[in-house]
Amino acid sequence: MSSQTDIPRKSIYRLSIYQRCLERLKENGLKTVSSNALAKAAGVKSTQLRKDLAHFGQFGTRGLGYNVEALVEVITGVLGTNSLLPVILVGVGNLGAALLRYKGFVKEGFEISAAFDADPNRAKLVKANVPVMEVSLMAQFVNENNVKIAILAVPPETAQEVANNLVQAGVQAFLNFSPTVLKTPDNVIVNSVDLALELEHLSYFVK
Amino acid sequence: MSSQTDIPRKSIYRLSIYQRCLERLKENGLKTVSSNALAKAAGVKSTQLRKDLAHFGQFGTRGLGYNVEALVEVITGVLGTNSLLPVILVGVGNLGAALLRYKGFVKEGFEISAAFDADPNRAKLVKANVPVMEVSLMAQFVNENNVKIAILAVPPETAQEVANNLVQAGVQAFLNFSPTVLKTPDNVIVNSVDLALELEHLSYFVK
DNA sequence: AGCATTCTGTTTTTGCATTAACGGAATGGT
DNA sequence: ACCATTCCGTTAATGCAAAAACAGAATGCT
Repeated sequence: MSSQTDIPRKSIYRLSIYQRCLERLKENGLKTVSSNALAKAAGVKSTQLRKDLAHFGQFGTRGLGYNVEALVEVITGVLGTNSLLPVILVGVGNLGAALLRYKGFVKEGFEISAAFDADPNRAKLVKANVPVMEVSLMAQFVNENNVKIAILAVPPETAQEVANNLVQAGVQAFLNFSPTVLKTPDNVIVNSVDLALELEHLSYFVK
Repeated sequence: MSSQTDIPRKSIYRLSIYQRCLERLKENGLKTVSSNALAKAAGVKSTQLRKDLAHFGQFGTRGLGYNVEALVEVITGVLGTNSLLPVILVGVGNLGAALLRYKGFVKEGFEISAAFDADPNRAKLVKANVPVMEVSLMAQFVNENNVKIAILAVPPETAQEVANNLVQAGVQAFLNFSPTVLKTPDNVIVNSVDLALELEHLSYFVK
């Protein structure tokens, strides 16, 4: 019955992409869009788009297409009121510091509510409009602010340990930039982005 | 016949992960490793690991496992001499600038040989041990240095145009950080990393 | 030497996501 | 009013990756 678990993770993923495309269409004044056109913009086949949406109900009208604004709201509803969720960042090295300043998060409705680092000096060094605290204060902050999502940008050696602490404190989802395979309980979701790996991957395909 | 194209892209992906794990085992002085142990470290099933390797030959000895050092060399060979390939970065905004300074690339044997930005002022502003040039010089640089891989960190509005120019100049692979769906010829490979999307994706799963 | 154990490489099976095919609903033109 | 066209939602078929099952090779122990 469309429980959170029996919908393919990839479909959820594409939902975000569709939303992006819809926002852009909306800016351009489009009122309706066909599955074909939207799919093309999102880089997928139209059948896949329709199937993805079918998991949640039926929103289009045959012969016409989808109402752009209505579909945006549907998808927003499905993905959740993400902009209200507090997110923390752990590890303010050169990558972490960059993520703190990254405008892309804010643009998509996210905001990092606090950052942590093991090195107290670094905490002071980084100038950002977000409090950067010592890592020992992390668990308490997670508890008090009901933080469920954490961005991990710590060195690989300490990543697992930090993750363990966060899980224990109540974090349920990670965006992990540390080049490590995180071991977490099944109810915790990990999304890993390994920059060097992505680059290495490419080199196989160039001739 | 193990042509470059008929091996699953995901297998190639995992190869890089295996390599990481092997390097770590090597540092710890391990000489041999079983498919079970290595798979566990990489976060996959042992059958999958063996199947991945099977695409390229047979490297283990039954009853014993794999020779760590030998397997590292095999994988390095398969993935190619990536460290020698020149990589450029286009777009030196706050994310691009961070990638320029990111130690993780160097650590894995990559080195960005040049960076480009449309804004000449920004080119001067960023201090890095890499030349930051005006974007008009890009095509020539790509040609002269036989650049095949480009990291894209430009605003989404200009991403497609920049990509087109790069493809025409001879780039065959992209690591794309712009939140856009890039349209490229089939022989060009695109690896997209959409940071905001990854974060948004997580919010669906937290309750 | 023989047997049990470990562990790889391959085959077979399973499961799932993508693609294709189809039927029906809405629209617009004649 | 009818027909052709557009286009959604669903069901059926395809394709492929992951998992399981199995057979054979190497090792170590008794």
